[in-house]
Amino acid sequence: MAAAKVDVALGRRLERLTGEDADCCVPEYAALGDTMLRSKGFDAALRRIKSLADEHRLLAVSLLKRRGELCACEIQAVTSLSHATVSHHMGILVESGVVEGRRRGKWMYYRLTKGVESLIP
Amino acid sequence: MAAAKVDVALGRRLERLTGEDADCCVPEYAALGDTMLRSKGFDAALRRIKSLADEHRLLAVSLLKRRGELCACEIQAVTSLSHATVSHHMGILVESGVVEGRRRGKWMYYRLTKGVESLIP
DNA sequence: AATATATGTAGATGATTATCGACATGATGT
DNA sequence: ACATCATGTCGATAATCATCTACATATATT
Repeated sequence: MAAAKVDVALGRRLERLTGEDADCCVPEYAALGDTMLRSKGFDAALRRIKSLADEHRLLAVSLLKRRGELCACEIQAVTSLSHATVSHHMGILVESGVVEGRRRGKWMYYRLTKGVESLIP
Repeated sequence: MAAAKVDVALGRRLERLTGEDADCCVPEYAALGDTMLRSKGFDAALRRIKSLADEHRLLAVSLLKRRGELCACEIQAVTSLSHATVSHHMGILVESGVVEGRRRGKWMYYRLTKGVESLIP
Protein backbone atom coordinates (compact mmCIF):
# COMPACT_ATOMS: atom_id res chain seq x y z
CA MET A 1 0.00 0.00 0.00
CA ALA A 2 1.22 3.48 -0.87
CA ALA A 3 -1.10 5.03 1.71
CA ALA A 4 1.27 4.70 4.70
CA LYS A 5 2.63 8.22 4.56
CA VAL A 6 -0.81 9.71 4.17
CA ASP A 7 -2.20 7.67 7.05
CA VAL A 8 0.43 8.93 9.47
CA ALA A 9 -0.27 12.57 8.70
CA LEU A 10 -3.99 11.94 8.77
CA GLY A 11 -3.72 10.15 12.13
CA ARG A 12 -1.95 13.14 13.68
CA ARG A 13 -4.56 15.51 12.39
CA LEU A 14 -7.39 13.33 13.57
CA GLU A 15 -5.88 13.02 17.04
CA ARG A 16 -5.86 16.74 17.28
CA LEU A 17 -9.52 16.84 16.31
CA THR A 18 -10.94 14.35 18.78
CA GLY A 19 -11.17 16.87 21.58
CA GLU A 20 -14.44 18.28 22.84
CA ASP A 21 -14.31 21.27 20.54
CA ALA A 22 -13.81 19.04 17.52
CA ASP A 23 -16.46 19.79 14.93
CA CYS A 24 -14.88 17.94 12.06
CA CYS A 25 -13.09 14.71 11.12
CA VAL A 26 -14.47 11.87 13.19
CA PRO A 27 -11.71 9.23 13.12
CA GLU A 28 -13.84 6.09 13.15
CA TYR A 29 -15.01 7.01 9.67
CA ALA A 30 -11.82 5.46 8.28
CA ALA A 31 -12.82 2.02 9.54
CA LEU A 32 -16.39 2.67 8.41
CA GLY A 33 -15.20 3.27 4.87
CA ASP A 34 -13.38 -0.04 4.79
CA THR A 35 -16.41 -1.87 6.08
CA MET A 36 -18.72 -0.33 3.49
CA LEU A 37 -16.33 -0.97 0.63
CA ARG A 38 -16.14 -4.66 1.49
CA SER A 39 -19.87 -5.14 2.00
CA LYS A 40 -21.44 -7.46 -0.55
CA GLY A 41 -24.09 -5.06 -1.80
CA PHE A 42 -21.65 -2.26 -2.44
CA ASP A 43 -19.70 -4.13 -5.07
CA ALA A 44 -22.83 -5.19 -6.94
CA ALA A 45 -24.21 -1.66 -6.86
CA LEU A 46 -20.93 -0.26 -8.14
CA ARG A 47 -20.81 -2.75 -11.02
CA ARG A 48 -24.41 -1.93 -11.90
CA ILE A 49 -23.75 1.80 -11.95
CA LYS A 50 -20.51 1.41 -13.88
CA SER A 51 -22.29 -0.65 -16.49
CA LEU A 52 -24.65 2.28 -17.09
CA ALA A 53 -21.93 4.94 -17.09
CA ASP A 54 -21.23 4.92 -20.80
CA GLU A 55 -22.91 6.96 -23.51
CA HIS A 56 -23.71 4.02 -25.75
CA ARG A 57 -24.72 1.60 -23.00
CA LEU A 58 -27.04 4.18 -21.46
CA LEU A 59 -28.53 4.81 -24.89
CA ALA A 60 -29.11 1.07 -25.35
CA VAL A 61 -30.84 0.55 -22.00
CA SER A 62 -32.91 3.73 -22.43
CA LEU A 63 -34.17 2.33 -25.68
CA LEU A 64 -34.74 -1.10 -24.15
CA LYS A 65 -36.84 0.54 -21.46
CA ARG A 66 -39.07 2.06 -24.16
CA ARG A 67 -39.14 -0.76 -26.72
CA GLY A 68 -39.03 -3.78 -24.45
CA GLU A 69 -36.67 -5.90 -26.52
CA LEU A 70 -34.07 -5.30 -29.21
CA CYS A 71 -31.74 -7.54 -31.13
CA ALA A 72 -28.01 -6.91 -31.26
CA CYS A 73 -28.07 -5.53 -34.78
CA GLU A 74 -30.72 -2.98 -33.84
CA ILE A 75 -28.52 -1.77 -31.02
CA GLN A 76 -25.70 -1.56 -33.51
CA ALA A 77 -27.90 0.56 -35.76
CA VAL A 78 -28.83 2.87 -32.91
CA THR A 79 -25.30 3.35 -31.69
CA SER A 80 -23.43 3.36 -35.01
CA LEU A 81 -20.73 1.16 -33.50
CA SER A 82 -19.03 -1.95 -34.83
CA HIS A 83 -20.67 -5.24 -33.93
CA ALA A 84 -17.60 -6.16 -31.86
CA THR A 85 -18.03 -3.09 -29.69
CA VAL A 86 -21.76 -3.68 -29.30
CA SER A 87 -21.09 -7.24 -28.20
CA HIS A 88 -18.59 -5.96 -25.66
CA HIS A 89 -21.04 -3.40 -24.27
CA MET A 90 -23.92 -5.84 -24.01
CA GLY A 91 -21.64 -8.31 -22.25
CA ILE A 92 -20.94 -5.70 -19.60
CA LEU A 93 -24.66 -4.99 -19.16
CA VAL A 94 -25.49 -8.69 -18.85
CA GLU A 95 -22.61 -9.26 -16.44
CA SER A 96 -23.84 -6.47 -14.17
CA GLY A 97 -27.37 -7.90 -14.15
CA VAL A 98 -29.04 -4.94 -15.83
CA VAL A 99 -29.84 -6.77 -19.07
CA GLU A 100 -30.73 -10.32 -20.04
CA GLY A 101 -30.07 -11.89 -23.42
CA ARG A 102 -31.76 -14.76 -25.21
CA ARG A 103 -30.75 -16.39 -28.43
CA ARG A 104 -33.37 -16.80 -31.16
CA GLY A 105 -31.83 -18.47 -34.19
CA LYS A 106 -29.16 -16.21 -35.60
CA TRP A 107 -30.27 -13.26 -33.54
CA MET A 108 -29.51 -12.29 -30.01
CA TYR A 109 -32.30 -10.43 -28.23
CA TYR A 110 -31.74 -8.27 -25.20
CA ARG A 111 -34.18 -6.92 -22.63
CA LEU A 112 -34.01 -5.24 -19.24
CA THR A 113 -33.90 -7.46 -16.18
CA LYS A 114 -37.09 -7.27 -14.12
CA GLY A 115 -36.93 -4.52 -11.53
CA VAL A 116 -34.23 -2.32 -12.98
CA GLU A 117 -36.51 -0.02 -14.98
CA SER A 118 -36.52 2.54 -12.18
CA LEU A 119 -32.74 2.89 -12.47
CA ILE A 120 -32.89 3.74 -16.17
CA PRO A 121 -33.58 7.34 -17.20
CA MET B 1 -17.14 12.02 -38.13
CA ALA B 2 -15.26 8.79 -38.60
CA ALA B 3 -18.51 6.83 -38.85
CA ALA B 4 -18.93 7.21 -42.61
CA LYS B 5 -17.57 3.78 -43.55
CA VAL B 6 -19.67 2.07 -40.94
CA ASP B 7 -22.79 3.91 -42.00
CA VAL B 8 -22.47 2.80 -45.61
CA ALA B 9 -22.16 -0.88 -44.72
CA LEU B 10 -24.91 -0.58 -42.17
CA GLY B 11 -27.17 1.17 -44.65
CA ARG B 12 -26.80 -1.69 -47.13
CA ARG B 13 -27.62 -4.26 -44.49
CA LEU B 14 -30.63 -2.32 -43.30
CA GLU B 15 -31.95 -1.93 -46.83
CA ARG B 16 -31.90 -5.68 -47.17
CA LEU B 17 -33.89 -6.03 -43.99
CA THR B 18 -36.74 -3.65 -44.66
CA GLY B 19 -38.75 -6.22 -46.62
CA GLU B 20 -41.92 -7.78 -45.32
CA ASP B 21 -40.15 -10.76 -43.83
CA ALA B 22 -37.79 -8.55 -41.90
CA ASP B 23 -37.99 -9.39 -38.23
CA CYS B 24 -34.91 -7.52 -37.13
CA CYS B 25 -33.06 -4.27 -37.57
CA VAL B 26 -35.59 -1.48 -38.01
CA PRO B 27 -33.67 1.25 -39.85
CA GLU B 28 -35.26 4.27 -38.24
CA TYR B 29 -33.57 3.30 -34.99
CA ALA B 30 -30.35 4.91 -36.25
CA ALA B 31 -32.03 8.32 -36.38
CA LEU B 32 -33.73 7.60 -33.07
CA GLY B 33 -30.36 7.03 -31.42
CA ASP B 34 -29.08 10.36 -32.61
CA THR B 35 -32.17 12.13 -31.35
CA MET B 36 -31.93 10.55 -27.93
CA LEU B 37 -28.20 11.25 -27.59
CA ARG B 38 -28.76 14.93 -28.28
CA SER B 39 -31.76 15.31 -25.99
CA LYS B 40 -31.12 17.62 -23.07
CA GLY B 41 -32.08 15.15 -20.35
CA PHE B 42 -29.83 12.41 -21.66
CA ASP B 43 -26.64 14.34 -21.17
CA ALA B 44 -27.56 15.33 -17.62
CA ALA B 45 -28.50 11.76 -16.74
CA LEU B 46 -25.25 10.45 -18.18
CA ARG B 47 -23.20 12.95 -16.21
CA ARG B 48 -25.08 12.05 -13.04
CA ILE B 49 -24.51 8.34 -13.51
CA LYS B 50 -20.86 8.83 -14.45
CA SER B 51 -20.30 10.87 -11.33
CA LEU B 52 -21.47 7.89 -9.26
CA ALA B 53 -19.48 5.30 -11.19
CA ASP B 54 -16.36 5.37 -9.09
CA GLU B 55 -15.59 3.35 -5.99
CA HIS B 56 -14.64 6.30 -3.83
CA ARG B 57 -17.34 8.66 -5.04
CA LEU B 58 -20.01 6.02 -4.49
CA LEU B 59 -18.63 5.42 -1.02
CA ALA B 60 -18.78 9.14 -0.28
CA VAL B 61 -22.39 9.58 -1.39
CA SER B 62 -23.48 6.38 0.37
CA LEU B 63 -22.08 7.80 3.57
CA LEU B 64 -23.64 11.19 2.89
CA LYS B 65 -26.99 9.48 2.50
CA ARG B 66 -26.61 7.96 5.98
CA ARG B 67 -24.91 10.81 7.82
CA GLY B 68 -26.51 13.81 6.16
CA GLU B 69 -23.44 15.98 5.92
CA LEU B 70 -19.67 15.47 5.96
CA CYS B 71 -16.71 17.80 5.65
CA ALA B 72 -13.99 17.25 3.11
CA CYS B 73 -11.50 15.94 5.65
CA GLU B 74 -13.97 13.32 6.85
CA ILE B 75 -14.40 12.10 3.31
CA GLN B 76 -10.64 11.98 3.06
CA ALA B 77 -10.53 9.85 6.21
CA VAL B 78 -13.16 7.48 4.86
CA THR B 79 -11.52 7.04 1.48
CA SER B 80 -7.84 7.14 2.49
CA LEU B 81 -7.08 9.35 -0.49
CA SER B 82 -5.02 12.52 -0.77
CA HIS B 83 -6.91 15.74 -0.20
CA ALA B 84 -6.29 16.71 -3.82
CA THR B 85 -8.01 13.58 -5.07
CA VAL B 86 -10.93 14.09 -2.69
CA SER B 87 -11.33 17.64 -3.94
CA HIS B 88 -11.32 16.37 -7.51
CA HIS B 89 -13.98 13.76 -6.75
CA MET B 90 -16.24 16.15 -4.88
CA GLY B 91 -15.95 18.61 -7.73
CA ILE B 92 -17.28 15.98 -10.11
CA LEU B 93 -20.19 15.20 -7.78
CA VAL B 94 -21.07 18.89 -7.40
CA GLU B 95 -20.78 19.45 -11.13
CA SER B 96 -23.20 16.61 -11.85
CA GLY B 97 -25.73 17.98 -9.36
CA VAL B 98 -25.65 15.01 -6.99
CA VAL B 99 -23.95 16.88 -4.17
CA GLU B 100 -23.98 20.44 -2.84
CA GLY B 101 -21.13 22.03 -0.94
CA ARG B 102 -21.14 24.92 1.52
CA ARG B 103 -18.16 26.62 3.08
CA ARG B 104 -18.05 27.01 6.86
CA GLY B 105 -14.88 28.74 7.90
CA LYS B 106 -11.93 26.59 7.00
CA TRP B 107 -14.10 23.60 6.33
CA MET B 108 -16.07 22.57 3.29
CA TYR B 109 -19.24 20.63 4.04
CA TYR B 110 -20.96 18.43 1.49
CA ARG B 111 -24.45 16.99 1.44
CA LEU B 112 -26.71 15.27 -1.07
CA THR B 113 -28.86 17.44 -3.29
CA LYS B 114 -32.57 17.17 -2.48
CA GLY B 115 -34.22 14.39 -4.40
CA VAL B 116 -31.24 12.25 -5.33
CA GLU B 117 -31.38 9.94 -2.31
CA SER B 118 -33.31 7.33 -4.29
CA LEU B 119 -30.44 7.08 -6.76
CA ILE B 120 -27.90 6.27 -4.06
CA PRO B 121 -27.57 2.67 -2.86
C1' DA C 1 1.84 40.47 10.48
C1' DA C 2 3.03 35.85 10.63
C1' DT C 3 2.11 31.06 10.99
C1' DA C 4 -0.71 27.00 10.65
C1' DT C 5 -4.56 24.61 8.73
C1' DA C 6 -8.08 23.21 5.12
C1' DT C 7 -9.09 23.14 0.64
C1' DG C 8 -8.59 24.26 -4.46
C1' DT C 9 -5.75 24.01 -8.87
C1' DA C 10 -2.32 22.57 -12.34
C1' DG C 11 0.52 19.35 -14.55
C1' DA C 12 2.34 14.69 -14.96
C1' DT C 13 1.75 9.78 -14.87
C1' DG C 14 -0.13 5.24 -14.63
C1' DA C 15 -4.22 2.47 -14.98
C1' DT C 16 -8.54 1.61 -16.97
C1' DT C 17 -11.51 1.29 -20.81
C1' DA C 18 -13.74 1.98 -25.42
C1' DT C 19 -12.94 0.84 -29.95
C1' DC C 20 -11.81 -1.66 -34.00
C1' DG C 21 -9.93 -5.29 -37.26
C1' DA C 22 -9.32 -10.10 -37.73
C1' DC C 23 -10.63 -14.53 -36.77
C1' DA C 24 -13.89 -18.09 -34.73
C1' DT C 25 -18.53 -20.02 -33.92
C1' DG C 26 -23.04 -21.14 -34.92
C1' DA C 27 -27.29 -20.87 -37.43
C1' DT C 28 -29.82 -20.55 -42.12
C1' DG C 29 -30.70 -21.37 -46.66
C1' DT C 30 -29.26 -23.15 -51.36
C1' DA D 1 -21.50 -29.62 -48.33
C1' DC D 2 -21.24 -24.85 -48.94
C1' DA D 3 -22.04 -19.99 -48.70
C1' DT D 4 -23.96 -16.29 -46.08
C1' DC D 5 -25.17 -13.85 -42.16
C1' DA D 6 -25.31 -12.58 -37.02
C1' DT D 7 -22.75 -12.67 -33.17
C1' DG D 8 -18.78 -13.79 -29.94
C1' DT D 9 -13.69 -13.52 -28.89
C1' DC D 10 -8.89 -11.85 -29.04
C1' DG D 11 -5.18 -8.63 -29.37
C1' DA D 12 -3.74 -4.00 -30.28
C1' DT D 13 -4.40 0.92 -29.89
C1' DA D 14 -6.06 5.28 -28.46
C1' DA D 15 -8.67 7.96 -25.33
C1' DT D 16 -10.31 8.71 -20.73
C1' DC D 17 -9.70 9.01 -15.95
C1' DA D 18 -7.93 8.49 -11.10
C1' DT D 19 -4.14 9.69 -8.54
C1' DC D 20 -0.31 12.12 -6.78
C1' DT D 21 3.09 16.06 -5.93
C1' DA D 22 3.76 20.80 -5.86
C1' DC D 23 1.96 25.15 -5.61
C1' DA D 24 -1.86 28.56 -4.67
C1' DT D 25 -5.71 30.46 -1.96
C1' DA D 26 -8.40 31.28 1.98
C1' DT D 27 -9.51 31.11 6.81
C1' DA D 28 -8.14 31.11 11.58
C1' DT D 29 -4.94 31.80 15.46
C1' DT D 30 -1.15 33.92 17.83
